[in-house]
Amino acid sequence: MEKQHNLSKNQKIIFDLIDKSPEPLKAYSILFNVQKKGINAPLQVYRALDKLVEIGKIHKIESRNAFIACQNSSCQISKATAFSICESCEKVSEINNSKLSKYLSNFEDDSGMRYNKYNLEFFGLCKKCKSK
Amino acid sequence: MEKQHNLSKNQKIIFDLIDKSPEPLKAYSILFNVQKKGINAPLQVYRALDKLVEIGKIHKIESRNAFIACQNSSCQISKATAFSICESCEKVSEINNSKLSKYLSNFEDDSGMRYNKYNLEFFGLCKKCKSK
DNA sequence: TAACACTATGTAATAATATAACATTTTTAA
DNA sequence: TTAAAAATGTTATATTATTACATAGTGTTA
Repeated sequence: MEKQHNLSKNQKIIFDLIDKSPEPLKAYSILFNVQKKGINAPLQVYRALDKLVEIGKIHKIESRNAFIACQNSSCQISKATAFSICESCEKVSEINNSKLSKYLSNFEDDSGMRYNKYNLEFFGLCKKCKSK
Repeated sequence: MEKQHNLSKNQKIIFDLIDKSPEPLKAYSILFNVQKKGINAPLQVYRALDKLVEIGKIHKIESRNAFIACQNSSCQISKATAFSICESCEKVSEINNSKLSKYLSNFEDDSGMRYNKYNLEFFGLCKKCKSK
């Protein structure tokens, strides 16, 4: 059973915005969009983002400094994330492939070291952009 | 045969600094360190970094906004990078594992999409930190 | 070698991303 | 019911990165 996280007011506002966005959102774009809801300062946004990342409700796309909602119902894999990024239209999707996640979670480097967390970003052209 | 890249003056200065550093360097720390060599502005650093990344002499560690020299003599894999990052001491190593790179380069997602580039960052504790 | 394209440089200003520090309030759990 | 933990509010500032514009060097090729 997964731990239930009751989001606080700011966390809820910010999660809802990210969750309904079709594309990753940047912190200051989030800030701009929630100012009418009384969130006025960058730090309020970053604190909510930090928490949401920590509990796995959202992920940060490191190469884009942007945030997307977790696409996996269970949200169990915040320590094992993989994304597909279109270099043309910037569409980002979370990859949910059990073979891949198994392979990476069990990966052992040449020195025998194991890892408790990874983030993988794939780049290419999405179908739409490829056919143009 | 690999294309020969003759580094320009600024590129050489900045590459040499990164190459002899035991840890990833951040852009403004690089700037600070090369000011005695006549590089005075952030943009001069970022331009050199961009070029060095483009030709594969260095890589950006996205989760750290920092840069390390490519550890692979051939520098062929700037489009297929994997790193090990210690969450305690922040030591970063490039992972050069042909099985892993083959697996990821050939990875096909559930929709059949292939990728021409990826970046993977593993997190954990390095040997030294684990034994503490 | 003149003309051209291309790459790199220099400089100032500013945009975009993120955190520090401090005071207060709300929520949770013992 | 109170003490600890989490969240909020606010100001200021630190850090990371780019825009815009002017100039200089390098390599090709006509």
